[in-house]
Amino acid sequence: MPTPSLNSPETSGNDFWSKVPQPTIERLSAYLQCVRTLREEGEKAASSAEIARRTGINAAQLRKDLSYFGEFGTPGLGYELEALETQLARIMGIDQERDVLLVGFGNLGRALSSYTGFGRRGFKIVAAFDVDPEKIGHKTAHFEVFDLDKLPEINAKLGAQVGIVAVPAPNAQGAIEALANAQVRAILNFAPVAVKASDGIAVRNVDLTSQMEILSYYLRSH
Amino acid sequence: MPTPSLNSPETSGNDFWSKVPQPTIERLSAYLQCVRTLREEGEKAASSAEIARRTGINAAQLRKDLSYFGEFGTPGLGYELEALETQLARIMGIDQERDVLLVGFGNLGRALSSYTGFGRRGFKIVAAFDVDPEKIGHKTAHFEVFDLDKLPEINAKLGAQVGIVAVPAPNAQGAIEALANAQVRAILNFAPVAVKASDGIAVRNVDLTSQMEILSYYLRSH
DNA sequence: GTATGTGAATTTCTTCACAGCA
DNA sequence: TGCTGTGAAGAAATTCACATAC
Repeated sequence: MPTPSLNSPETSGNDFWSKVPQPTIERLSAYLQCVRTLREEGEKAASSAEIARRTGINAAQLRKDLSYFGEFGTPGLGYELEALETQLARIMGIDQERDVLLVGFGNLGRALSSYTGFGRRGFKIVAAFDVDPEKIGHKTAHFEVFDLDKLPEINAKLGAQVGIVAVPAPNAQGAIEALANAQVRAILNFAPVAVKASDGIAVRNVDLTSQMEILSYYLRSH
Repeated sequence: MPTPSLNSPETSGNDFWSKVPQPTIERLSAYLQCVRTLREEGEKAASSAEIARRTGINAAQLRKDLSYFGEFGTPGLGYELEALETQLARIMGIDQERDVLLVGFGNLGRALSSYTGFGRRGFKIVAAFDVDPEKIGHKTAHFEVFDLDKLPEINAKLGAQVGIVAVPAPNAQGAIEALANAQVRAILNFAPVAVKASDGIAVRNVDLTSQMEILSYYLRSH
């Protein structure tokens, strides 16, 4: 029985990494961010307590999270930040550039494509796809908008492994399947629907409306 | 000791709702989405098994989640969808319109302001704020962009309780504090930093880069 | 003295399994 | 019969607390 939790990509198969709790993985990114900030402030090292204070995550939790991947600290001293950043980047797999396909070039798609944060972290949109003839053929500084039908053909050359889905809800399942067929293995889905992806494809849902609804719950509940 | 988890707003105080697990709240929104879709397809009722199948969430989980709030089903029949939708909307507090303040009118802020999904769910952006004189004074169909300094003054009239932060990372903490001082009690933060908010203010972080990094982890790990 | 890494204890969340109702 | 609602069991994640290392 599948039953993936809301944002838990099915990492099918039992590999070395599969002992790592899902929440740990989501926190690693927060640690990395914190370490980068500390380094920008000129710090050379920090204790788990310091990182804990800054991220709002328990210090023991941080140490345990890191312990799934190795021993990166020095007792009595803490963590050497440059080394820790390198290790975290390696663990997260962001020690390399990743090409990204964008499906959907409406408001949200365009906004995402001009969002500089992705590029700064090594995620580069190399092609966009849409079904609207008005949009097809449009060129930005870094990529062109193609007909969605051309996706498999074009990615056969590009070989991108990451996709972003920014299409209306009814088209999302189709977009996911198109990406899956084109060998994309990780997808960030902005469409507000539950989508099904075959095993071995990681999908993360970023449903902005849902986030608002969750906030709304907290407004109501106290 | 505070230690809020990554996206767990501190609902300070012990109230009736505080027995509800955090993950339950995040799933309610998914159920609601599913129920809406089923109704659009003309269904009148559905079993927990059917909703489970569609959302990818375990059926027992769904029943238990709902049970925190009451008994909404009929043994032998399932859930009457219209009633369930009403109840879920009430539970989530989206049975009313919510005014929203947008802080940051750069690329992301503009994209969010033209995102129709919020409006469709009853979240209405009523004012935007920025520090850039180029942007201040700009008017859209539904709101105007004001100087960030004017936020408290303007919200004294508007009385919005929800805010969206779409500013660069270094400005995020300031934006959160400005909102908090203006009586905003729930904030959706898009800036990629750990921000601190006082007790009683719910903050949800939507860090797009972090989402990509998490996907990247899955690419690497199998 | 200080701070890590980790087994054990605890807490939280999920799933099972079934009594009870339509 | 079919499906809900829920106590109890089980699994997972978090936190404690301390032996160990610098």
